[in-house]
Amino acid sequence: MDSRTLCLGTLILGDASGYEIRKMFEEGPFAHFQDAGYGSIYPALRKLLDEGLVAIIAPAPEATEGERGHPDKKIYAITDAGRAAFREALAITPGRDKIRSDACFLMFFADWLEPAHLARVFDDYLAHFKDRAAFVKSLDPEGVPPGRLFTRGLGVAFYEAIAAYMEANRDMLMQTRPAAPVEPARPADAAE
Amino acid sequence: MDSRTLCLGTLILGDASGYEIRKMFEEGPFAHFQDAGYGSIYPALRKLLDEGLVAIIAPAPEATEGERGHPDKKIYAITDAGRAAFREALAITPGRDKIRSDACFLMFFADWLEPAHLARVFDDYLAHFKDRAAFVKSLDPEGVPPGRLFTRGLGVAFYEAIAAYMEANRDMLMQTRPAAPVEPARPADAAE
DNA sequence: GAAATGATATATCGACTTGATATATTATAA
DNA sequence: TTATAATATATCAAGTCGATATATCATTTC
Repeated sequence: MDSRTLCLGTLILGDASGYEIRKMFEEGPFAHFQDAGYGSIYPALRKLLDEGLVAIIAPAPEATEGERGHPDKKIYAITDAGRAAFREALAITPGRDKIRSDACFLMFFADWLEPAHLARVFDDYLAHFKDRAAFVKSLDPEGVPPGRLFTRGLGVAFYEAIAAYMEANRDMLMQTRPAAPVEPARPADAAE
Repeated sequence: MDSRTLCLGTLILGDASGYEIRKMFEEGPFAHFQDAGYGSIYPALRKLLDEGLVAIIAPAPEATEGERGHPDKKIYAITDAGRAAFREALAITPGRDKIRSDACFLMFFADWLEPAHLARVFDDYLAHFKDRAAFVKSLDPEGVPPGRLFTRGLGVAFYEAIAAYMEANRDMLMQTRPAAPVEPARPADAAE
């Protein structure tokens, strides 16, 4: 999903600054299936502004003079044209999910890791999934439309399934003994 | 994980051409948690070659003269220096998983989609997870070291949990009625 | 047997993303 | 009062993605 559509999606949920949009991808309801950094968000907002799909409604329209919030803070709102563009952007056939897990890559090569390192990687990863599951479950589901409730539940199911599998199979992974030498046993061995 | 380490990882499993490395990320044992395209692989291989971490052992060393495979096919192999570099690269604390799911984004905004489109997106997504689970389960687990068995099982647990959740909650999502108008009911309504 | 199609194979390009960094204000804690 | 952390915008180098160009080899269709 392109950054412009992601930004429009966050603004559907409420007016926000670029900084607040970033936070939505870190801790908000998209956090477990989408991401965007400042380097994507700020250029996207500028283009959306040029195209009239968003408007700046800040700083604090009522407080025209005197004290405002952050000097340069800009609060963006989606326009009618933006809502129409957003609806069009959702009428696509989505591509496949993209997943990149360095922790899985390390565990795949468990026999190349020092046992203590492997245990650390495993325990951090498991703790992370337990945290995430607890966090998503802590969010209030009151008055949330079906789509949001569904993806929220999908996130919980995903986090809990991973955590359960890991707890059930910890011993299997931890029995790994280094197949390749952790230190080169004899300095001068066969070369490539 | 940087592309160079990913390429080294594939070459640990066996000598390969750039094209074959790409296929490993599409259909191989990494497919469900890592990815890399030609635009990453070929520059990475060139750097690895410059640094002596891989070597070209092709085309077909025995068939020095006469018929060979593809004229320009280069088969890469990891070197001892490459194995040492790979081990070092694995001694990191991995960052968090990155997931991007456009399908989840669409389902999150279910009330912005036409019901038929929503159903299509949902059914494609579910079929995909069922396929993936069946595929990973079809792989032969004989003689596979614990790390690879563990990540393989993690993939199955993940795919099956998603598929089960989706089947159990299809009705909940499909009861969604467009909250925002699918077509602007009255042309001239309130503007932004 | 010719033509078309698809798989194999290397490589690059523009547009975009990532992660880090620079800058500055405001709020909180020591 | 000073230091630290959070808020806030913005940019940059390095790297990635998806598409494309080019060409060979294998298989199927007419």
